[in-house]
Amino acid sequence: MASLLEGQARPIRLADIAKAAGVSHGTASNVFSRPEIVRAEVRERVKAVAEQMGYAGPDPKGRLLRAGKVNAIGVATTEPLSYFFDDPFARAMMAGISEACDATGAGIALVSAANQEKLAWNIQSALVDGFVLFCIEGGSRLVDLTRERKLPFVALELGFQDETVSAIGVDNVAGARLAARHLAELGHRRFAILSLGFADNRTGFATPEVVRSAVYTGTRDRLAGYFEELSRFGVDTTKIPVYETENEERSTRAGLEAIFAKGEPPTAILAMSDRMALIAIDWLKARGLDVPGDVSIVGFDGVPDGALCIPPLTTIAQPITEIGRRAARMILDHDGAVRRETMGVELIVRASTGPARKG
Amino acid sequence: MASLLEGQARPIRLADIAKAAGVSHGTASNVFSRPEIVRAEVRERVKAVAEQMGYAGPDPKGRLLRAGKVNAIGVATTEPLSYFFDDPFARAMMAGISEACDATGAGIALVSAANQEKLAWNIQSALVDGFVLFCIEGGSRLVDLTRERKLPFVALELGFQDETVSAIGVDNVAGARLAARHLAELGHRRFAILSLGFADNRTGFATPEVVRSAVYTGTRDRLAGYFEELSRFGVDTTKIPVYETENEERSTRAGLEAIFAKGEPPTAILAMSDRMALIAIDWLKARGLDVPGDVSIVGFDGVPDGALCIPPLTTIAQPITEIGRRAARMILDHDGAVRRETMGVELIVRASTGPARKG
DNA sequence: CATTTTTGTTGGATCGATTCAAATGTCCGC
DNA sequence: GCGGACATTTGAATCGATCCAACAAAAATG
Repeated sequence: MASLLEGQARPIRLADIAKAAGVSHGTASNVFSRPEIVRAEVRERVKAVAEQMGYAGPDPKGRLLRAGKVNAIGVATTEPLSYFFDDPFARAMMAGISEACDATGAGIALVSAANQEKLAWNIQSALVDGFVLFCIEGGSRLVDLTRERKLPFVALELGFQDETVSAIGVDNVAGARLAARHLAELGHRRFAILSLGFADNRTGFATPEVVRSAVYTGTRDRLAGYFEELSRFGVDTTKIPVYETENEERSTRAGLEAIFAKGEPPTAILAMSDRMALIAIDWLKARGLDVPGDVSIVGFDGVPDGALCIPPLTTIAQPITEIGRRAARMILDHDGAVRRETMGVELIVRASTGPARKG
Repeated sequence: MASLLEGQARPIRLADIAKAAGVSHGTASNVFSRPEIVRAEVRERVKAVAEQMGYAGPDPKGRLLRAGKVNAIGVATTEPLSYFFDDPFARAMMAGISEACDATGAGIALVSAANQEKLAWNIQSALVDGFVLFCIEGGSRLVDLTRERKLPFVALELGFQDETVSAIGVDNVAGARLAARHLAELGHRRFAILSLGFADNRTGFATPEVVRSAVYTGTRDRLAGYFEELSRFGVDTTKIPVYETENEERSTRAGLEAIFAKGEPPTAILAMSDRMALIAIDWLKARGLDVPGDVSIVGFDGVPDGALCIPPLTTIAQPITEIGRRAARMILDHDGAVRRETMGVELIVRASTGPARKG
């Protein structure tokens, strides 16, 4: 019965309480937001009325409009929402973002720009003070979309030359060189590269033209780093197969098939992400190849899972969590300036790499 | 120069556009929200003016107040925000929630009630249409806090007798019996139980009084299930050590120390969560005990990680992702009714359990 | 007792949009 | 030339709060 009535009634507003308690709405507001400036007697009376009428407290919707600040940051990607909980890289990043938000009491809103439909709670309608953008793929679209909102935002992975957008990323060239040198010094001379995309939705072997016209400079830089370093060891980089994948299972496996179908199989694989590297280890083991006995492999990213697989993955570690922390802080302490930060990377040698087999 | 001016100027409102374009705000609003009812010529003019003035489009803050619906659900816990990305149980749950939200285009707002401070973007101020509550610990506080908001919410784990709150959980008694029977049938007769808390912030051996006055009925039900089933096999359940932990590393290890410090060590451990079970496996291995040779162990939850550890964990699996999916849908399709759903559980036998050693 | 200070309360303005009943205009047929 | 049907546009009301200048009453001061 009560529930039936409740269902019908429209929610109680602060103004209703004020009227019922015989005070102005100004005073009623103060009772909730600055109780100390209201006379105790009045305060208690208003509170009592509110309690009795079942008032839920000032509605954040109204408060928001006045205050202007949501006190939450949006984290956006072009992937489905589950990406944030599945992908180890995303998770490490989110750990850093969470930490910064916890510290300041800010909330986190997860936004997926995967769904193009009208109804979607997407970048245009998210109630946030700013965005952290996961620019793994389709990064430019994400940036363009976000720019429209005219809110502060920071791109993760500085995959754009565009110096007008704030970004945090790593030194991709240096990281790639580290990986390449490590393998070269172990004596490897026959390589294959599992590459991230150079532009939207491409997979397959990358020709020099594709590389030259790369949209994603992060990918281009890593490739450049690999090639530069290998050249110094006298490797003919034009002979190295570079297979572009979508950083997931299917296309990575297809890439491995293609690479090992060619004449001379590589003794070392450079993977541009740990995810691909882990898939590769799996694929190689299933094929009866020993890692690192037959094939050595170096990943890129330094996700926690890399330490747990068998064999543990040698990789180029980014300070993922620290990047997340900084990105969040950039939004939370936003001062209007454009900031571009480049973080260092580190070679972590584990057991997925070993000396090249003689002969 | 331009940026200096821009910095000073307050953001452009729809009303500014309307004035500049020489139309009413009503029409200006329609240009953005229902463009088809505006004459093409006017529409284009207004759009042009908006573009030229650098209007970011209708501000969601204003729109929200009018519309009433945020189109986002809040997911709350008493843990820090990083819990959502670290904990395997939470992640599996979030996968289901994500899926339901993706399907309807709703957003997800992560809310932590860990921080008691005023400034926190917490349950009281979250801009959401409803809440999904992770009632792992301190569940009652979370429910009480949320009730105040007078928004729809659903509790995960039906750890309350309170029939007035919507909840989704599993049949804890049945699950616990399954676990106990499995071990008993393998011939085990000496048990120890790693228990979740019976009330806030307790750890240590649980006395019958503690159990009797349990606040968390989920824990109580699991224990009841273990005891019921073991009694049927003639085990004296009063002799079984029940150690209460906080479902994390430190207290779980302390529990194991305490259990194995006692006279006769158990040959089988019943853990009320996979997390504890995994920690236990680790602890046992480090102590030189073989799992399942020396000690068998059954977990509870069925988190994905359980399949990957060594040895793979025998456990009582909940349909975690499905629970998440349903919980989210309960909020998204909320109709005012209170719903309480009990999902089935399943015994998954892997390699962490084996026959009891003779003698 | 008059004057200043302190303390508490008031009510209008504001935040930025959407909605809808009413007004306006246009076109058509008779 | 008039009435009706239809397409557009208008502008006031509304959503639910906070802020602040002005005011009133009580307390402190000379």
